[in-house]
Amino acid sequence: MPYQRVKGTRDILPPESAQWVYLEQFIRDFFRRNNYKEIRTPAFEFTELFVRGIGRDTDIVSKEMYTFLDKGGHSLTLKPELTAPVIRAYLQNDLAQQGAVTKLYYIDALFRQERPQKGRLRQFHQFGFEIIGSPYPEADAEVIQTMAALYQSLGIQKMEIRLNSIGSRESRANYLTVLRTALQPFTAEFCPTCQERLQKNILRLFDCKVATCQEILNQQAPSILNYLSAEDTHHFQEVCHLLDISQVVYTIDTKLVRGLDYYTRTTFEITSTLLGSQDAICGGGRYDHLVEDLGGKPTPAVGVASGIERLLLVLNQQGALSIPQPELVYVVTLSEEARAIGFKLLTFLREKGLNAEMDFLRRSLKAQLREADRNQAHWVIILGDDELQRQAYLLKNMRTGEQQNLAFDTPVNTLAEILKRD
RNA sequence: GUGAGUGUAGCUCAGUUUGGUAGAGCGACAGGUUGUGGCCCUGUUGGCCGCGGGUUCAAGUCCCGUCACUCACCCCA
Repeated sequence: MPYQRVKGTRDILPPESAQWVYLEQFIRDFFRRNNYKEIRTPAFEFTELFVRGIGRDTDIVSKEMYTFLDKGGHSLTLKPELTAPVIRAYLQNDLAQQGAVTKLYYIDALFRQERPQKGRLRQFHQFGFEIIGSPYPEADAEVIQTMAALYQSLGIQKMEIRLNSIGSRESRANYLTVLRTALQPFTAEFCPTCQERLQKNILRLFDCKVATCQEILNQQAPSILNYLSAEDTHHFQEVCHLLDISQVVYTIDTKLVRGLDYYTRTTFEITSTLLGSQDAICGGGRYDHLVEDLGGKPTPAVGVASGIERLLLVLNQQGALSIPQPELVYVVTLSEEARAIGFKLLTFLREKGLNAEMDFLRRSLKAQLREADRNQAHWVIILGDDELQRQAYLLKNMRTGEQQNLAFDTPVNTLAEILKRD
């Protein structure tokens, strides 16, 4: 094997590639109907954008980025996340001028140097969308409701929406102090990783899967919802209310804390039991300071990103992806003269919008019919010596086995009509 | 970065315990039918047994190393 794929990358081959095309088209149609516009940003950005945007101490920035120096000595990074580049583009192109609220969606490839596992790759793909400019709960609720609606219309069956508020930066700082104090006495009882998290990033404790750690948290950790400011609480209640009246089913999970520094107030994710250990198909939330952190005017925003590989895993688990193929007409030719006539016929049929194919290996009739069958051809047009004699195509319906003759001088329109009938 | 599991035909996998001529199913190709697909029957094709070293008369099998893949941890979509 002379060359191999880089670890954590994948070739997307037929027939799987058809699923990708289907899903991408589905997403674009969906957003067109929901008045979001597509944005495409470059594959790489200046490293500093991610350091500022995502946070120096996050795992993404501290150990997962593909960073390199270009020939000018600039540090560049393959994008590991899409919100920061979108906000960069929003600021650089002054999209705020075009309206009070900006609604954008994207479908893109991302890169993170992690150990691959089920539902996690080094090059992976997300689609997502952002509402930039609104501080109000309607925006939060729309993001959640819209993503849920998209999944639903895609046919995702079992999903769980988990919702939380991590408050404003002030509320959160306050809560962290309380949390640290509350858990201090139990330091020794936590698992080794949690003891580390206790020091470095105490919110991450909530992610721990060890039963004893969860036990302590359940009994000792105060809920963040009790430490939100009045405004935070009101905002969260409004979001919940809007979801309730639009009949979006969710559960409040006070342990849901997201890993990127920029989140404020609303955080949520949607999980599926059909995935492995990495069970989130999307995650998002509000980020009211990112725009100003990246040098813009204070601008509230909220958004979400969904993993395309994970979505496809779920859809395939459900067996929900049946992608209709256009009917195929297979032209069988059995001599040099027939091949020329058949080739010309192909181009006519294609001009009439038919999916037409012929054999390029000059094989036997039997082999060509087998190939037509493998391709699930509806019709076969046979062109051999007999047909040249008679000056007529032999049309065979592969579903019924019925055959009929059709004179060469039959108008192509008439021929196309017959082939388009069931 | 850590741990566990797995690498044998295009694909799915036996064979490894106890060293002795590399197998099956599916697929592909062909014949049965000199112009008729699918079903059936027959045949053919197809392997540096991941790679390197060691032990041995002899290694797919035992030992050491290495690489890759998978799942999990960390964290995230």
